[in-house]
Amino acid sequence: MTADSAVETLSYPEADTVRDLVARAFDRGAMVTLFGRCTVEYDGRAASSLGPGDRHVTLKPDGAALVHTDEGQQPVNWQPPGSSHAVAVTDGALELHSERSNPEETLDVTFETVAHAAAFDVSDPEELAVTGTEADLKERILDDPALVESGFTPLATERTTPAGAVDIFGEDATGRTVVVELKRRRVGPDAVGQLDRYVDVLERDLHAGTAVRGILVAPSVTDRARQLLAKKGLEFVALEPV
Amino acid sequence: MTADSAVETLSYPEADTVRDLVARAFDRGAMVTLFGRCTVEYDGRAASSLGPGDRHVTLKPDGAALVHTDEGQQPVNWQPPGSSHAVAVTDGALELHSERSNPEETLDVTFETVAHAAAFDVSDPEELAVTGTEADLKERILDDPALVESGFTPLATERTTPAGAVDIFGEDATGRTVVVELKRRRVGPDAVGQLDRYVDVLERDLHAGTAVRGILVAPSVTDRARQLLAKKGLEFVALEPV
DNA sequence: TTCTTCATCTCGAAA
DNA sequence: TTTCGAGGTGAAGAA
Repeated sequence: MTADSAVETLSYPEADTVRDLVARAFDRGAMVTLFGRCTVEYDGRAASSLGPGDRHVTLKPDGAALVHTDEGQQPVNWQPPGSSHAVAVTDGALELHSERSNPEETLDVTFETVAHAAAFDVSDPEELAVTGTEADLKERILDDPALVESGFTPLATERTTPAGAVDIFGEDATGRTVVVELKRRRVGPDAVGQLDRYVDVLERDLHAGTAVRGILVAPSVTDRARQLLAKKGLEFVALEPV
Repeated sequence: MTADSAVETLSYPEADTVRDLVARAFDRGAMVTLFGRCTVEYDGRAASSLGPGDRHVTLKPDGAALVHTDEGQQPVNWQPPGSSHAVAVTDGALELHSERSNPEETLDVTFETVAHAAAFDVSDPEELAVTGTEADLKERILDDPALVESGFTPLATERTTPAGAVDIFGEDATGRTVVVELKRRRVGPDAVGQLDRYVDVLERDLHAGTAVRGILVAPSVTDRARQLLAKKGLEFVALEPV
C-alpha cells in the first residue's frame, strides 16, 4: 500500500466485512467497487427491475453509482453524482441503497453474494483536453471567415435570441444578416429545424425588410436534411471541425 | 472461488503479471478491471489527452472499454463494444491499446503503476425491465384514446412518412387526420419542430383539402415550445407516461 | 450499412 | 433552479 493510491480489497468476504469496508471508504472519500450476484431495483424518472446476475458496481466519492453487466458501454442501472449511498446487512445479505432528490430517485442493489470488494484512494488532478469539437470548428471559422463564404464577416458568437444562442452571427459581402449554425458531425433534420428557428426569430426581431440568411456548417448532411434546407430556403457549407 | 462467479485479483502486481492475467481473462471471456496511475490518449471522431492520475479501467468481454475518474457518471474516456483490446509491457510499464473501425478509433492507456487488477467471470441471464418509457405512454393512449381527446381514433402507430415515423396516426371525431407526437417528459422547441415536420409532410402527402392536426402529448412544455406550438398551429395535451 | 429517434440520456453554461 | 444545446453522445429499430 502506498500513499498516493492506497487499495483495500476483499475476496468472498462476509457481508458485515464488506459493509465496514464500504463505510470506511465513504468516510475518507474513496472509490468503492463491488462485484457479485445481485438484483437491482430503480425508481424515479422511470422504474426498472433487474433479476439475479453477476454485476460490477462502482460507487464514486461524488455520489455517482454505476451498475455494469458484462455487456454494453452504458451501465444497466445508475445514480447520478450528488446521490447518497448507504450499505446495510439484512439477513446476512449486503444491501446498497442510494437516493437523490430533484428528481426523487432511488436505486437498490441487493447482493446474494459478494465475490469481490475494493476501496480505492483516488487522486486525479488532470483535466481532459479534447479537440475536434464544435468550439474548434468555430475558432477555425473566426480565424478564416471565408471558409463560410467570401466576404462573410462574423459580428458576434453565442448571440442570444428568443430562440436560443446563435453560434455565429454576422453579415455577408452585401451587408445581409447571416446566421451560422455549426455542427461537428453529419447532421439530420433536427439541426435544420434549429437553424430555421434562429432565422425566423431574427427576421422578426430585426424587422428588417431583407430576409436573414441561414447557413448550416457541418461535414455533411443527410438527404432529408438537405431537402428540408431547400424547403426552408437555408444554405449549407461543408466543413470539417479539424 | 466458486464456479458461477470466479474472481482473480492482484494487488500492486508487476506489469508482466497483470499482462498475463488480462490475457487469460480475455481468453475465457471474463471482465477485467484495472486501477492505477495512468495517462490516456484517444483519437478518432475527436481526439483527447489526459495527463497522469488515478483511474479505474473496465474491459468487457464484448469489447467495451471504460476509463473512470473519481468524478462523474460518464467515463472520461471509452471505447464502444466491438473494439479489440491488447495489453503489452513496454519498459516495465503496462500499456493498454484498444481499437475499432467504422469509425476508426484508438484508445491508449499507459500505466505508471497498477495498484489493482481483477478478472471476473460474469454470468448475467437477466434482461432489464423498464417502465415509464414513451412506449408505455403510447400503450396508455391506445388503451384509452380519449386521453388525447374525446372521439380520437388511432389508426396506426409508427406510421412511416418521408419525415420519419409518426408515433400515433389517427383521426378526430370529425374525421380530420391527426398526428400525435409523444414525449415522456417536459419538452422544448425541438419536439415541436419534429411534430411540425410530420404535419407538413402529411399535408403534402395526403393532399387533403383539410389541414392535418398535430398534437403534442407530454407531461408539460417549456415557454418557448408553447409559443412555437401556437405559431405553428399545433396543439398540446398534458399527460404523464405513468 | 445509414438514418432517425429515444434516453432514468449526461453535462455545462446561462438566465 | 430551469432551460437550452453539445456530445467521441449510446442504443434500438427500420430502410
